[in-house]
Amino acid sequence: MKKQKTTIHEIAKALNTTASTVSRALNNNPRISEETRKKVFDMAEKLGYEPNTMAASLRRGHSKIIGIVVPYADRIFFSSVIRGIEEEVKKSGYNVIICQSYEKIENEIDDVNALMSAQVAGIMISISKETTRYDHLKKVMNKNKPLILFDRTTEAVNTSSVAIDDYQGAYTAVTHLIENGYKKIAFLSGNKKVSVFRERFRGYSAALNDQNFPLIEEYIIEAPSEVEHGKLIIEQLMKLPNPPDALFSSSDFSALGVIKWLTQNNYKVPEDVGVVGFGNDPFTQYLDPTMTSVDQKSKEMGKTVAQVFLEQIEGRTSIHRKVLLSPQLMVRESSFKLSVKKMVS
Amino acid sequence: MKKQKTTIHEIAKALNTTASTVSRALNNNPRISEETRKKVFDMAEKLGYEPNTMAASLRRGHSKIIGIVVPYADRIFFSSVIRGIEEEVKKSGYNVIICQSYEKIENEIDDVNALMSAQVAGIMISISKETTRYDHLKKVMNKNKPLILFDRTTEAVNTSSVAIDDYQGAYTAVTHLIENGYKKIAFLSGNKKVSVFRERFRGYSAALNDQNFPLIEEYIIEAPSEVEHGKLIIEQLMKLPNPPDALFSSSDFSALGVIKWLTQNNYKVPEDVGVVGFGNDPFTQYLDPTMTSVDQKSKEMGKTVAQVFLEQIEGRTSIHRKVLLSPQLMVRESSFKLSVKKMVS
DNA sequence: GAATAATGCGCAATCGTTTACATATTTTAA
DNA sequence: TTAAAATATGTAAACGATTGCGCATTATTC
Repeated sequence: MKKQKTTIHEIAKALNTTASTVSRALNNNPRISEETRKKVFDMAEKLGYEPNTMAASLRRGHSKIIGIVVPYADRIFFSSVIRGIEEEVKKSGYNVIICQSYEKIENEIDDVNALMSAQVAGIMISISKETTRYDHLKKVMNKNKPLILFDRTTEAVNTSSVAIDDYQGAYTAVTHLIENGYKKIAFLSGNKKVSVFRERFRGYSAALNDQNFPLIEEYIIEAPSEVEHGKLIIEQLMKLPNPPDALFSSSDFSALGVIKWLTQNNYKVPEDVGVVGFGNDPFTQYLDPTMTSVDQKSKEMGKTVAQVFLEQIEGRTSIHRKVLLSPQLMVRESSFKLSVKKMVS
Repeated sequence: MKKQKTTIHEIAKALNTTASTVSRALNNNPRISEETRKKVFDMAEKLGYEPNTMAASLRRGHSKIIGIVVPYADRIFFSSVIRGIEEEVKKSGYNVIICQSYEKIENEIDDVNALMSAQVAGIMISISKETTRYDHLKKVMNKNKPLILFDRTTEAVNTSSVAIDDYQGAYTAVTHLIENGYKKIAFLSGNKKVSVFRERFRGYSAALNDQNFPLIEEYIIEAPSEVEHGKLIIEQLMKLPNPPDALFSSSDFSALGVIKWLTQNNYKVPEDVGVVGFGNDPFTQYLDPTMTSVDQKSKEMGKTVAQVFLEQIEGRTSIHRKVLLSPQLMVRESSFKLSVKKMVS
């Protein structure tokens, strides 16, 4: 069992030719005869040759590795996007390297720098909540590497992006509530510094407006996307002199808190209060009542991000694309005021 | 705005010295004077120098990138382990590249090869269900790269591994059911070709045995870890002349199916049938009743995998470690026969 | 004050590929 | 038949860092 790693030079020597020929043969360069190509492949096989992609990348100036930066890799939405990306780019021989910003801009900057140092072919990023400076992203573009923003995008840097139409998602959700007979719809928003939450708020407002419903100040609350906060908020809302009869949350987790609090306090969901979440986290379909939620098309988003990247890198085009995916309202039990009581799931 | 990328040579030229000095200064080599070091750093900063880690890696023979192979990156358990790994190795300047096998051995082999070609510093893998040949893994070891198996391990390749004590997890779960007064405990197993499921079965058997409970053949069923299969299985079990009064599932998803079917068919959980799952998926705590489940310590596992790797790579030791983490039974409502009815979550 | 050690830095080879350019051979065209 | 074109391969210089070795210069020791 040899420890000696075999390079194209060994192959060349064994075949009494040169490294350049071997390299060309291996890369299916048309200027190599079918005969030598075969010989090279056979010998490579025989010697257990394994290419050193780093050497190749160094020479070429770019690797076949893509950098992905997300706030947290274990959040189902992000891990699902990552899966989508990996699945798609793998077909073209790319690998993905994952970095987590933990919602901190310093980490994000470090990550981007590390990725650039690693000579990645491009970077796909969902920016942190803290990100308000963009030099690190602009630097990527200045080096002519594809930079693709997804989900958490920004107008501050002029590049390709893929996101769902958060506005439309919210609009549809709220309209759905109205169509189901709810009249007083509260809105639980995430941090409005983040683009997606701003958009969801716009959608909420527009839907109410289009149906001639008033926008009630007290019904609009901003809070972290967590179960506990959902509970606190709904408690607060139900104490109002004129409490809402439905709530649209821009997060599944706070919506879950809302439902929990309501059922624990003898309100019926969806009869007394209708609830719609956002994210379509898997748990929504396991609840009782099952929760209506806006699906974010995470895997499709990953796939699209990958495609935009490939288009850019292979077509060597520098036109930027702004893709907006259509979210899908997953209607379940929590929003059926007029419900034909619980169909079997 | 220069397009020209700056290398250590430019820095050297600007400082009227050589690349070797710059390199050493940048790497904090002790044989460089404090004075030059400072000058180099300043100039590097001024010229906007960014190291090319690939060139360094090529020269050194290994990169600061770690390869991770998992069946699916968007399964909460795996994404959580990945997060743990990334979080830990980042401190030592490593990055992680993620590959998915989709439970196919061909993909796994391709992934491992790609990672080796990319000159990763080591590989961490949770093998696919199909994996019964191990040449690709042995090759990694033959090249003296750290190979660490996690969760889905195998005895067939002699290397470090990190897993939870599935045996103990199951043992604890079943004992817990017995202590809570359940007498007839069924077991829903995942694919027994996979090591973790075999271990969980061993734990189940041992617990019964130690409490002098008989092992009833009909109570032991193997099925895919999916909600639907849980439903099918429990239906089948409850039709038995002597149906079980509790079920321990080696998967949260099938356990969920079990609970769903039971409540839909007017059985009470936990009064009529107690249920314990495995995995402690986040959804378990959102259910009604909340589900008792064995926590797999995913993030801790990631952290440990990372530590074993670092120890191996930095200590340059080749002694292998087999770490078994202790799982933790998360006791919730679904297993309290004698339940002090539903405490507030 | 001579011998030895420590310090600071330069030279040049090297990691394993790719690729512009040159060369040799064969094919095609006129 | 011969110049031009096409094909197949070789030569050697990159890519951007690291590092063993060697040579000054300065510091230490006795």
